[in-house]
Amino acid sequence: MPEGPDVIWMRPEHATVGRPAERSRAELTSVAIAIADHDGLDGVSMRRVAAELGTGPASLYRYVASRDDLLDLMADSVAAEFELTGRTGDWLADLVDVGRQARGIMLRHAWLPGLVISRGTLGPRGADLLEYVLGVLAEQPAEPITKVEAFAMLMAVTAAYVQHETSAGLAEQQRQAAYLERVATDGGHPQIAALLAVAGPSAAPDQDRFALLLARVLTGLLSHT
Amino acid sequence: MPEGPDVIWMRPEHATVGRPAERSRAELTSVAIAIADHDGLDGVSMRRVAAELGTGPASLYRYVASRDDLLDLMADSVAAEFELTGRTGDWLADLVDVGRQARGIMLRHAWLPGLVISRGTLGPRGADLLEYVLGVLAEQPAEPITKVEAFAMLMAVTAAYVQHETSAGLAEQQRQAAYLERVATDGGHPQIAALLAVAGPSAAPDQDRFALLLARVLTGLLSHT
DNA sequence: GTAGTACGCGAACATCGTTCGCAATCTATA
DNA sequence: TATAGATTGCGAACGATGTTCGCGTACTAC
Repeated sequence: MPEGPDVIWMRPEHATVGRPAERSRAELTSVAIAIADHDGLDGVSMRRVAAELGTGPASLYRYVASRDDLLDLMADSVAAEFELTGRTGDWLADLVDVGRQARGIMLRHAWLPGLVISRGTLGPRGADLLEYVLGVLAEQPAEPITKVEAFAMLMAVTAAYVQHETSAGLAEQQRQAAYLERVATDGGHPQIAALLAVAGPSAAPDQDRFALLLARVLTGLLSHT
Repeated sequence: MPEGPDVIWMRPEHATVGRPAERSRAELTSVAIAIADHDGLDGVSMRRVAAELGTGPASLYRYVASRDDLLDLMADSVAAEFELTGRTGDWLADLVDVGRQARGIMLRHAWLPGLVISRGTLGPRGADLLEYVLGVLAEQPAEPITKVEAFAMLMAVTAAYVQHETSAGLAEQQRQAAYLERVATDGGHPQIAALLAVAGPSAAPDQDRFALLLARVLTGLLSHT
């Protein structure tokens, strides 16, 4: 039984004996990513992936122990889009750049934030990223645990920001706004009312805005106090 | 058709005419919360809630348009556990206290972080909370949008922290650790290797640790720069 | 009384993740 | 070259899910 208590990256992809596999984890992953890019994570069903691959649903379980495994593969796969080069020597600038890249990747794959937050699994690519961030922070006089927390927060904050960003114009957010406006007119929430009166349509969240936010969070986390 | 494009709190709970309802949204909500507290969010199926209520699954749709609506009700319901009193005049202290309470609520209801992050919907209780936070920040010389971002980050960071906290001892996290250790021994990740060599078992995340983290994040976000 | 309306809910539909069993196809060994 | 062993491919099925339909029931308003 290939059922080990391990994470998927600890299991060998193919056995050396027996009938050779006709497909690969990478194939499943890229198909799943393509589907998710078009139709969201909910579109990624085992049946759909299998159909797109031209096989039956049961075949996928030769490559993956569960759907969650496939999701882990997806998340780690797009982490390859990071370009971990060009350290400037300024740790803050380098970390903000990592966040900028992460935001870019998440905007390109709108399903990523949900995965990053719900399951924090690190694959090979994720490990490379963590290694890079720790390298950037090597000279920084902070406790190791703090640095790991900074990494986690970098990802979590970015994911939360992008998720808020991508659902901005959607119907979901507009219902929210509609309800908040009704709350504002109810009289019991003067601060919210004042907020809506001033803001009008919410300001477009752009690149600089995010970079500033991230820089502030990271400074708060890692500056020697 | 009660199918409106509105969020659930904009739809009247019961009509004034016709056969009166035998149950209430609050009843569904409290049953769903009890289930989620015991068996997690996945345990909250329409069938299970209905069974616990002594009815058929179809009956629930007289009170709720979808399962997601029920989840929204749950999230807003536990937001009533906040005690929004005792403003000290120190905005940072007050906000950290809000975070502390949020963490307490999320520890009590381990399913909350997932909801807070994935769907950021604000109900009546959520609006009260936002109103309170905006009130705390009234004197603070920051742009309104920044204050809303601070509120969102306060919630997101707390949720991410608690989620990382509650899955600490679980099998899931241990698989992670096992894989990271293998990565460390592979030789290509010296920083990670150094980290694991020093840290040993991860330090227990306690109250003070979280408060410090939150204070740093909030200071970074809201301090006049 | 009568009309109108909303509720209760059994039954069913579509879809989902996953498992089982066996035929097919490969490597390793003799 | 035959045989043994191991793994893959996958049709069929299981159990569970969210949701819809239709109809009988129970109420309010007139």
